[in-house]
Amino acid sequence: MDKELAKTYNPQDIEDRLYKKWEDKKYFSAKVDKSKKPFTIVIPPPNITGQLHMGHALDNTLQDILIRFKRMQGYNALWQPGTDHASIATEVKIIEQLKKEGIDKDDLGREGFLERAWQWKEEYGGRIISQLKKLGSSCDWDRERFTMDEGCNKAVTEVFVNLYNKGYIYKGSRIINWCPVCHTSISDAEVEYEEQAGHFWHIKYPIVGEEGFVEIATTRPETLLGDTAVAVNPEDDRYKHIIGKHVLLPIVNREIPVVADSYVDMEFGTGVVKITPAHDPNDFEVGKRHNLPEINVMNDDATINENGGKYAGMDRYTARKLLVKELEELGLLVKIESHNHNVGTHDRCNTTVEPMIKPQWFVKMDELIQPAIEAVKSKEIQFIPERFDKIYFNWTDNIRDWCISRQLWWGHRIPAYYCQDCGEVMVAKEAPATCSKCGSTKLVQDEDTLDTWFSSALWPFSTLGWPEKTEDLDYFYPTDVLVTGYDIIFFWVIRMVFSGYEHMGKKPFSKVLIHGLVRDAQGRKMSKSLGNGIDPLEIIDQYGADALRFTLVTGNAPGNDMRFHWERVEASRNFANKVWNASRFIMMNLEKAKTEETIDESLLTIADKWILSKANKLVKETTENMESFELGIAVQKIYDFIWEEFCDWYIEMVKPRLYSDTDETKVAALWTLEKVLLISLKLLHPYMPFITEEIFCTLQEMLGRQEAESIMISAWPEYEAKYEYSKEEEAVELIKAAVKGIRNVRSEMNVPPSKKATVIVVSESDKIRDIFTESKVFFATLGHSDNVIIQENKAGVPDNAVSTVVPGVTVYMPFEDLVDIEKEIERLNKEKERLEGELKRVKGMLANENFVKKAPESKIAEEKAKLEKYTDMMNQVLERLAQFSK
RNA sequence: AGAGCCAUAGCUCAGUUGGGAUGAGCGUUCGCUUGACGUGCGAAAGGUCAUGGGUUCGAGCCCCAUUGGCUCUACCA
Repeated sequence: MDKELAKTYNPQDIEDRLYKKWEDKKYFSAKVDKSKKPFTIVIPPPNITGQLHMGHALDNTLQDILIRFKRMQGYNALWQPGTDHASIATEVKIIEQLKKEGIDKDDLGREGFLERAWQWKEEYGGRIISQLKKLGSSCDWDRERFTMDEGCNKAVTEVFVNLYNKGYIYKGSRIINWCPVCHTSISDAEVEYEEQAGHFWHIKYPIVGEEGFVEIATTRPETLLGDTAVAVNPEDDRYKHIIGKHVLLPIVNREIPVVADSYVDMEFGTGVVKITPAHDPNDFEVGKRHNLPEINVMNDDATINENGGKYAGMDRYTARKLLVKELEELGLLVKIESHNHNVGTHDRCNTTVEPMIKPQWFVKMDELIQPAIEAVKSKEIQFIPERFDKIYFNWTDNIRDWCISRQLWWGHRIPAYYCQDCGEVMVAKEAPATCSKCGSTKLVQDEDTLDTWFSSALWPFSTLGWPEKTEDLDYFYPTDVLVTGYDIIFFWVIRMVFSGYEHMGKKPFSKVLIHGLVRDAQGRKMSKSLGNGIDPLEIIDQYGADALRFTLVTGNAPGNDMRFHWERVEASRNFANKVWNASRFIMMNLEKAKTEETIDESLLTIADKWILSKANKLVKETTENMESFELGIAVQKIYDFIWEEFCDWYIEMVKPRLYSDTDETKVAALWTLEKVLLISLKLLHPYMPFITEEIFCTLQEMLGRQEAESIMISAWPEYEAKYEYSKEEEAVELIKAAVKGIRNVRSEMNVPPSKKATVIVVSESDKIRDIFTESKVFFATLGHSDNVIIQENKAGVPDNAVSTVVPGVTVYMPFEDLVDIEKEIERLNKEKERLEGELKRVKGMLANENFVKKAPESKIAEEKAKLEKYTDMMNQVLERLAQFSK
């Protein structure tokens, strides 16, 4: 490594090199060590089909910050990585790929297809991992897992068998969302509703044995073929008389009953609903309540089946068209209205889903969910921010049984075996050789695979070795924090929670840190179809991973969405550059002068004590912020401290001492610079790991010291009571106020910094004069003065000198002809007005009896101090004005 | 339909337990070859904290209502 930092900060030069070092040195590795406390995060496993997007970047940046922070604090920090097989997403991709080669999935057969899928996994599964590495993620890669690796498979089978034996998993015919293109059932969560312009067809159903009709309205006329009833609301006076009678289903000519069900909305449509239990979820429920037959009229590809009579074989939409035409010819079509309605589509392929009755496997949720509800209620598991527990409960309170079977090949095959001879169903970890009932050897395994979330639900413990009783599991479980987006609470978080309680008897994690979405500059979701996505890798290429991470975590509160602006990345890069150059400056000076590791603290000046005190306070506050997951607040404080306090004030204060050959406190300045820089770098490291590491190592090399091989395994700074210098802090703040006043006056009077001038500090207070005397060395430079005179009274101050007022002090600048007295009077009047406002507020408060009676002591004291301060300043201003009016 | 969130400077957003909004970044205006940095330094302008009530000595923050915007869940045949 170079002993010197490059002149300009260039992230490309350092990031890959440092990451390689960290990996080679195994800094990310976490091994069971009972002498240390564990801190564990499991990564939300990205899909093997995935490409790093801004959501991943945010999610993983947050995790890495927490892990690096805890690691430095001395925890045994494990970030458990891995990837998800993402059953349907991957299968869809592979089918697409096959299609390009002109191959049909079914031609390959199950074995052949799976072979292709594994090839895909080998080829692309690692891509997202290398992208996570570019971000700086400090995962323990030696522990990388995959939801379909041997251990996870074992866990899945174990769980399935356990739940089945306990009666929580059952097979049943239910109405499910069917994708006619993917040929699989999909869960409710995978259905997206989009509003589409459609029609309302009003159709007459003749009443059997009477004159007349009932009029129904439907958006899907083709489902008429499967109608087994019509329903009315029992309270509806219009239709009470026909309840229990029958109507004749047109075209099909089937007599179907009129049933009464409160599900029917009297206000909507005609108040009469056709009931098609096999093709509508609500109708299915109505059908169950009234014992109606379920007539499936569709094939798996959404063509009409043999139950559709002459419509058999037609596509559902063709059938719709022809059926409407036939109704019209029969004179049974009353009218067609335009009607916008929500149509469910499959989120992977955008096909309109078809509700169908299919035998599927389900997890019974009502009992399993109870501990998961209790855990959040009792705060054993906490959401950050807290408000997300409402969203969680909104879901748990309305939970329905979980359909876990998928008619796919890529995934965990359901461990159920059917006897071809007697029909016995056997669920077992190992394929049975013979039927447990009839002894037949003709057994076949269920063709279906499990919902991809079935395996991710086990992720917090399957990755640590479960179902084996491993040391890792014992030590690292339950994990500490789960970091994820709010969009995934119901898919994943809930399922991990109940699974943790059910299989481990313990919660999977204690805290759930929720973040929002990264949107584009206009606030839209980033999506492929809009083409408004920003590639995190492009940002890393241009500005560095540190800048990206910093951007993602700055100015954002947990759970809130954020907009992406390139300007913000630039601002982050500028900050990195600032840190780089400040470090360069410090190192330049340290190199010239020999410094020691310890210092005679009597050499510390007021300025040194001020910055040490500030840094000390920063350590305390940011550590607390980070412990309560207020990362945005912490990073803002670190930024402000480094840029403003440290660079703009302290470094400038110290320059005269650094450039002096005689100042005996020079060594204290150097010592302080080094110490505060180290604290700053360490606090910043979780947010900007690369640049801080580069500087840390270069600095150590240069000084010939080694606190640690890497900043990432160095000790997190700790608050030290001895560096609490409140007197010096206050004193320097007074000097700063005076300097600001001087700069303000000079700026308003158009006196350029190059024009050095005498400054006369007048204060009656010995204490204050001492402070200025002590600070003279930097006060002069910062105030662009070549001559600072400190005195008790105004003796010798020219009448036309301009001034600035701070508590206890008036600072005069005799600029002679450079100033315009009118302007000075105007300035003083402005200041007077401001002080009048302040005084009015403070006096009003203190004059309020109730305030004095009820407010806390400290608040009253605070206000009294302000009153004193403003009164003093006001007197000084008035005195000056009086002088000019003479 | 149910639930949740948001409304603070021109723009994008912070604001932890209620205690003058010296808020941040960007943008704007003025000045600066100050020996780390112009990806910089200094100064300044810019806010009735959506509206109306309430609680409180005191409200951007707590409570209620209203308006506007967004999201999730459910889904109407």
